[in-house]
Amino acid sequence: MNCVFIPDSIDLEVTIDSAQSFRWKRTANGTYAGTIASVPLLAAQSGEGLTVYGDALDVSAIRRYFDLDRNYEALLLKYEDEPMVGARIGVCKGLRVLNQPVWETLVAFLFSQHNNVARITLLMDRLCREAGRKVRVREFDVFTVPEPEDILRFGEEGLRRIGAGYRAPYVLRAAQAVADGFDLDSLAHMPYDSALVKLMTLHGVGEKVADCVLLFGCGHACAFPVDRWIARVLAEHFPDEKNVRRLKRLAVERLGEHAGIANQFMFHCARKGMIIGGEGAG
DNA sequence: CGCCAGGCTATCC
DNA sequence: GGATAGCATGGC
Repeated sequence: MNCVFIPDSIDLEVTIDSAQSFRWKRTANGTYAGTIASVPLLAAQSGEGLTVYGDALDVSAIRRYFDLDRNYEALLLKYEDEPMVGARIGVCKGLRVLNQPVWETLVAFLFSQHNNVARITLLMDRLCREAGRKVRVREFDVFTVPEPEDILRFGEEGLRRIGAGYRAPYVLRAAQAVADGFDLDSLAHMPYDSALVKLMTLHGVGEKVADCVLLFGCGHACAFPVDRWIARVLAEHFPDEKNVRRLKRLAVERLGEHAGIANQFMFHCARKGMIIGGEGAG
C-alpha cells in the first residue's frame, strides 16, 4: 500500500457530489473509495490538496483524472463578471471537472437520462458489482466498471434486472458498437463538433448525454450539457429565447472555450439550491 | 401518494 | 423545422 500527497487545490467532496461521477463511495472516516481506469484507490482531502492511497499509484493519471493540471484560478477570473457564472464560483470553490474513462462516462450518462442522482449511483453500483471485477484497496472492496464485452455477456436481461429499465438496450447497443470497432478514444482527438456528431450516432445518445461524455470523459472543455437545471438558469438570463438548442448556443457564445467548466459551476449551484437569481429555491 | 429525475426515440404536424 | 407522448424505476 502506497500513499502520495498531491498539493494542488481541489474540494474533493464538492467535486464528487457534483453528479459528474457516480462511482466514489464515502467511507466511514471520510475518505472516498473508487477506481481510476480499473485501479482501486482511496482519496482523502488533505488541506487544500489530496492524499491518495493505493498500490502502484500513477500520479500523473490521478492528476489528470481530477484535472489538477488546469489553472482554475486563472480560468475562472474571466467569468467573474459574467452574470450566469460569477456569483457561483465562490460558493463552489474547489469544484473540478473530472476526466473520467470514456466508456465509464458513456455508461453512466446513458443511465442518467430521466433519472435522479441517487438512482444513477445505484445502477452503476449494481452494474459494477454484478458484471465488473472485485478489487481491493486497503480494507475496502471496490468493483470495476465492466468492459463492453462483459456487458454483452451480462445482456439486456441483466441490465433490466438491475433496474436499468428502458435504458438497458441503449447500454447494450453501445457495448456492441464499441466491440464492433466504434472508437471512443478518438473522440478526445477530434474537433468538438465532429465528436458530438459521432457520439450521437449511438442509439440512446442525444445531445445532452453526448455533451456530458465529451466534457467529463473526453476533455472537451467547451461541451455544454443542457439538462433541466441548466435550462432553468439559461431561461432566466435569456428570457426571450425558449428553444433549448439556441439557448445553448447563446450561452456558449458568451462563455467561450471553457463553457463546460462554467457549466459545472452553474449546474452544481442550481441543483444544490445555492441561491442566485431565484432559480435555486429547492 | 404524486411529482420529479444531468433525456431520448418515435411520431405527429 | 418544432412540439409532444411514452418510457422503467425509485427518491423524496
